[in-house]
Amino acid sequence: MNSTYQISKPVRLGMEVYDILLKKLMSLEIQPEERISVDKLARELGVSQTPIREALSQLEIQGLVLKVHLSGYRAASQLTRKQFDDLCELRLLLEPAAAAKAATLMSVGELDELSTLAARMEEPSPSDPRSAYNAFAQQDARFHAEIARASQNDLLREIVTQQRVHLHLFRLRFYARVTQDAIVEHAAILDAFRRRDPSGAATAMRAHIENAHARFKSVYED
Amino acid sequence: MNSTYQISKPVRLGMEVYDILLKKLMSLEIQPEERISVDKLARELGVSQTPIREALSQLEIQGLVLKVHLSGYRAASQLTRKQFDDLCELRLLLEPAAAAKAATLMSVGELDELSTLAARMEEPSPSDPRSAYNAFAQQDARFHAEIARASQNDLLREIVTQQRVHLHLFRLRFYARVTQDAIVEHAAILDAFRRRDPSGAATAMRAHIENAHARFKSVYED
DNA sequence: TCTCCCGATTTCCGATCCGATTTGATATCG
DNA sequence: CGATATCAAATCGGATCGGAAATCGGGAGA
Repeated sequence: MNSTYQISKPVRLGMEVYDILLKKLMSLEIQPEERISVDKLARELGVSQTPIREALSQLEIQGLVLKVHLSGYRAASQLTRKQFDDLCELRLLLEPAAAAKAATLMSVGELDELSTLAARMEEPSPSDPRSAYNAFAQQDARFHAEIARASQNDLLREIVTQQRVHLHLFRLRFYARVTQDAIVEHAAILDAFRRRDPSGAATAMRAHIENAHARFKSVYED
Repeated sequence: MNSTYQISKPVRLGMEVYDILLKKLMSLEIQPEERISVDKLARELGVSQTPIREALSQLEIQGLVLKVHLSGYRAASQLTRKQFDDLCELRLLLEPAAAAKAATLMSVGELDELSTLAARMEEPSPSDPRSAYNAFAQQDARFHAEIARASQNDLLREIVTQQRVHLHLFRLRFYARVTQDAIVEHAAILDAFRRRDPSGAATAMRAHIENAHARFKSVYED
């Protein structure tokens, strides 16, 4: 009834904990394989164990933490070579198709938004490589998420954004090299969108993913 | 130390509840949109609320139940036309590719197993259409799951099997029509596997999915 | 007859508690 | 000295409890 005053909405403590943990995991504040104690976290955050469990239960299904019965939770380990390849293969099945659909379905406004995102990624980055990567990663995630959304297939969008989290954690190890290459490849995708060229968009997206794959292949060869 | 006697392993009550709820949802014992009360279930199953919450939390992420804050859980509603189309589109991206990989990677043993599954689906079904569909659905799910597994991409397999649950719930409305058509299409897929023909397998899988889509399209037109 | 309001009941969310099991460090033995 | 047994502390899974919000039903008023 009252539009000016905020109605005090009850918070979902479990969700808050989820967000906090997700940030900690994404920023490596909680390292891979690190043990995560439920009651330690409960004391730390000043809440009871119940919402902690709820959050961890959700993170487990997303593959970000691993539960061992009667032993506790651990942050997931880094992607193995096999898992990384599987992820790339999956992306090659989904994202080029999403890009192709997006090329025809995307509105002018969405295209503008995407262009803005790409432009922002070209801006000179802070000298600190860590925060430079953080800025990049956030834009990059949105870039891909927007394309997935423009495909107008909600299921596709969900899966793409979901899997991207793992990719982020993987890249976090090598944030120095990633940014520059991605920028020119994003430009190619945008060009295809501007031309309303589905197969061109798919091809550009495919190249983008395959290059990313190739860039990190060396990592596993030692 | 003792290999003959089973070591009494502590059970994960939460998992048990999860399995029970999954069965109830898949068999429509819990109907779409039906409210699911945590402490009612707790009394019913003779356990506390804690494992119930854990199970429901997992089901929520799989999209099988829906949580409204401070209001409770509800079984998910039937797929809308849009969601159904999205699901089909996703399957067309994933399963033909999985079939193509499977055609080259599948071992002879796995191929035999798949043939057995397909053969079992051709057996005369019980006269009761309901249990006939149940038998069919179980084999059908395994058929697709085995193909996804043979693709040797764990991520792909997970997503395919995951999404299949929703398809099952959808089809449950119309179990009469489904079975017969699927059998001959499965045979076509198997033929391609026997010929070790990736693109043939992909094509057959694609046709299978598109036919399934077409068969149910009429449902939404009234 | 329909709508609105109000109270009782249901039910959820989060907190706390407890028995059972793992973990890890120390002590003991070969 | 290394491996195994032992024991204490940490921690999990599940049970129980209390406050708060939503739902449901009945009754009053238009």
